[in-house]
Amino acid sequence: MKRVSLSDLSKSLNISKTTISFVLNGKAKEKGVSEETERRVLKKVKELNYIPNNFARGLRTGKSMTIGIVVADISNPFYARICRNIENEFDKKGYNVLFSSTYENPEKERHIINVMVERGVDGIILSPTRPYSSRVNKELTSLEIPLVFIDRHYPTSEIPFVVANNYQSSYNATEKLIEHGHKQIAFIAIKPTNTSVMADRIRGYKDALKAANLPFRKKYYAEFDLEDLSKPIYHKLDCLNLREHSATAILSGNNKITLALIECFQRNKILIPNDVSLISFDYLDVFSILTPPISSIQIHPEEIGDKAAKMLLGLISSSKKSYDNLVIEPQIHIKESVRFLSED
Amino acid sequence: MKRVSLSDLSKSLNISKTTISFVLNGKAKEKGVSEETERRVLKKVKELNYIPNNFARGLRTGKSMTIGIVVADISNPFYARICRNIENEFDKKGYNVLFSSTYENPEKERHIINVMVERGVDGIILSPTRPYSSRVNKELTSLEIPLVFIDRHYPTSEIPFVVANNYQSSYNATEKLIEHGHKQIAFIAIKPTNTSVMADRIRGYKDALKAANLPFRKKYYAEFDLEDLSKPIYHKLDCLNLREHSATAILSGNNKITLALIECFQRNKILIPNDVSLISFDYLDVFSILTPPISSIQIHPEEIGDKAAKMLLGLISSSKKSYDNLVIEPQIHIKESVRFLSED
DNA sequence: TCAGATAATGATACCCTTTTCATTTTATTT
DNA sequence: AAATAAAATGAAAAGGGTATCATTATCTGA
Repeated sequence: MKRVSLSDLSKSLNISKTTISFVLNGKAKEKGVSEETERRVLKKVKELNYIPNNFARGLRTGKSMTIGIVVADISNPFYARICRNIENEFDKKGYNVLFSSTYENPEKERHIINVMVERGVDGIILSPTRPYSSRVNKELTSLEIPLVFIDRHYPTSEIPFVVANNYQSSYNATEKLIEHGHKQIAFIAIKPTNTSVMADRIRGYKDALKAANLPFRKKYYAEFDLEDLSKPIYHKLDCLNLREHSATAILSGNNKITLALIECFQRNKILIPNDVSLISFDYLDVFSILTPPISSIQIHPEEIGDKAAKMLLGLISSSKKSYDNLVIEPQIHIKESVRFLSED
Repeated sequence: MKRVSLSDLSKSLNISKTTISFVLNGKAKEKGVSEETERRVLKKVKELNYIPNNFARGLRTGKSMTIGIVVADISNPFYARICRNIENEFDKKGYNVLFSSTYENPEKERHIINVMVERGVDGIILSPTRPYSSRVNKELTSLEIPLVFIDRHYPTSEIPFVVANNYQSSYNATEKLIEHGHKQIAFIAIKPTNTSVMADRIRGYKDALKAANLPFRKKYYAEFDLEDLSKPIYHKLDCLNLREHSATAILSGNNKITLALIECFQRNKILIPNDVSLISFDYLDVFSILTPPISSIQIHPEEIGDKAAKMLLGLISSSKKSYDNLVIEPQIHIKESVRFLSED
């Protein structure tokens, strides 16, 4: 059963395709189509269950009414919640949303973007996995379609972005730990560490140490790969000498690693906050029901999603390339997982 | 800067669009295009940065190389993980994936599906929010495009599905509680309760009670709306008389409600498993690091995603409407959140 | 050397909608 | 009644690929 086309409709009604098209696109009034004609068209459309062919329309108009979202991993709740809100916003305006995950693979990122451009998306929201380089930046700006960065960004690029203030919140959190009397503060980073997010968090941590005249020590710094968290984590953590109270506090680079840390601590009878204080980036609901509740630096992905969607919509409709970048201030919640360290 | 078209390429090379098309679609050998010509074409394509117009292609072929995923809420990790694997699978085959959330709104579900069909998707993977009705079923089967249900399904429909065995796992979990000596077992359901998932879980619970000659009591049964969990939960839980040990065990209808329950228990000094034993549907990573670790019924969303993707790919390519439905057996993990109840 | 086969390439219709511009019909003015 | 303006509708091109069928160039064998 072939789909009904405009021509079929036209023949069946003895009304030109032009007129029908006007009616269907809400231009009846504007183009002076009589009400009588409009009624007849609308009735027949229902009757024959006419569905416009999107390819023909897109071919003619050049607009796909589709945008693309590219993130590291859609199954990461942080990105999933961003995506939820982006889709929500675009759905309201009649847009559809394509998504794809890069899994931190630069080659995949390039490929996905090419495919999406091929698909004729009207814009892309991207959390880049590739570190900044003039080549990549040029590649992205030369796409000729609106692009908005989320979560991660290229500070020196003209590509607009919606990100959290990772530097400042990392700085503040570290400061908080210092205020609690901690001097041996460890930072657990997640690879790749050359994304703006992780780089800023590391920088904030280091700068806060420096501001307090505390040295940055390699033995208080560890990097993990999210993909193989299970095995090497305790081994590496061993370096932190938590048992011997060498590091007295940890700033954890993201929520997944935090959960892995906690599990590791439980297995090795390391107590929070007695043996070590803990603040985690990226709040999770469960942080508040763990014993003890985990301190965290909360970034609302919903806000990022909303703002990014609105920004992209603006870029698509206005065709101006202006960029009012947004830097969202995370909230720091200090809970029982951080304790005051008495001087000795 | 207008995009380069096939015609441009054709003129610039003095080679017909046909031949170029063959080369670009990997039919060079098959159609007997000389290697020399193929090389020239490929070189020029790179040089001019030719990107095929997807609308034109879709218009001609009728294939969009795009599929749609429709779930209740992409920000629900369960669905996000399903989506991840579906996208992964389709990406390999050159497909793109549209997604949208229904938020359990039947009207939205209908709308999304219509839009996707308009967009010309080659297939849809759907977790239906609408309960079975012959009208809805007919509406879906008359779409004329391959459709696969995930998570939820219509048992009597011919629409193929990949779901978990919710009935059996609910039955078994209830049985486990009974084996541990529990006789007052509560079930916490999530609205809407007329999805196959929740209905099956409730049915399994009831049947297991019956099989053990235990009565189903309304006071041991509660329904919650995921959207407004915070307020009414303790109020409703009060009915379970947990403090007075009226209900000695709870089977929780999904992971979100479980977290809310635990928080509520903490706030009201109700201890697991001393005051009440707990088994939750839908395993979460954090269940194992909570004190005590929470028993759970684990369904691997990855498996559902993989299988559903392969099923839909099969339906798309083979055009046969056969359906080898898949029912996945969840794993039940009994942890310290369930205790033996001594007879008195 | 030429018929016949095979290899290589091209002309063109088609997919369906939007949009420009032209045309026909009806209303208004003088 | 004629001229002009306004309202309503239609013809046809354009958009960029794919696929059918036709055609030309090259090769084979007798």
